[in-house]
Amino acid sequence: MADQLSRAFQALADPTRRDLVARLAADGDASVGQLAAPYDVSVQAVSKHLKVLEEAGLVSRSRDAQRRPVHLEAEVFDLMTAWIERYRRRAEERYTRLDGVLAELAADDEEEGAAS
Amino acid sequence: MADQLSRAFQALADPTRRDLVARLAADGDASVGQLAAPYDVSVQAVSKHLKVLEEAGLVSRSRDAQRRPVHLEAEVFDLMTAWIERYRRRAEERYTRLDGVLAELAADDEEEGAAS
DNA sequence: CTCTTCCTCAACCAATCGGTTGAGGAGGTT
DNA sequence: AACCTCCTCAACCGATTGGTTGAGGAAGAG
Repeated sequence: MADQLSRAFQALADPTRRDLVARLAADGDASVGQLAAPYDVSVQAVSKHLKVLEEAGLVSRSRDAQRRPVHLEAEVFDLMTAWIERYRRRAEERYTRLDGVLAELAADDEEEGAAS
Repeated sequence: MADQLSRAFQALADPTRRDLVARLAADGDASVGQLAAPYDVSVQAVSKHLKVLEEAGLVSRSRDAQRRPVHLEAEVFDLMTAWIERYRRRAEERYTRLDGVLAELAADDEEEGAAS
């Protein structure tokens, strides 16, 4: 799990972390304490979740006295969308348009040719 | 990790699984053996990866004699894009447009008001 | 200075993950 | 029937994850 895309998908695979992102998008920057309040886990656990989001580049943190305000970063979201869209579109083309069917027929011919 | 979105993000967090998706999009349906060939892990391991993708709804499998052809499904990709786009857009709005700045100023006022 | 608040780090534990090997079922061929 | 191919399941192992508690650093308030 080295690359950025893997870290980003991994980060959003957790419902709590997705909820943190949702609330940051809705309410803007927030401190760790504010973010942890609605959950019934320790503040340390939320701090860990935020670290995962930060290492994935989905979030950044600045400093404001004792606070460490958490800030949503849009860039890596773009990367993820780009990756998904690329293959979703190809999948749709392949299986809903005519040349998808033609490609399948060609594959069948190839198999039968190899078998005989 | 119960819900579909979590499973989907989790599935794509692995580079090998993303590569499987990429190859299915590029070449169309394929058997487990064909998919496993380029990797230096066992066929069983690839079968496990495919099971993860299948349980995430990103892939489906039919039957063709001994083969279990793997087929890419576009639907859940749409779900993921929808989720990401929703919050990416809000993040951009919030931090690049004027009312983002205004909201920040309002938040600052609120803090100072509470402190005094 | 002391005290309090906000947060992170370290150590630990149970559960899950990602791989392995071995066994075996489903299906086709001879 | 016997045999081969393709694939999955089960058991196991080491590494990682997601949570806990306890200790402590950084920054302001009294």
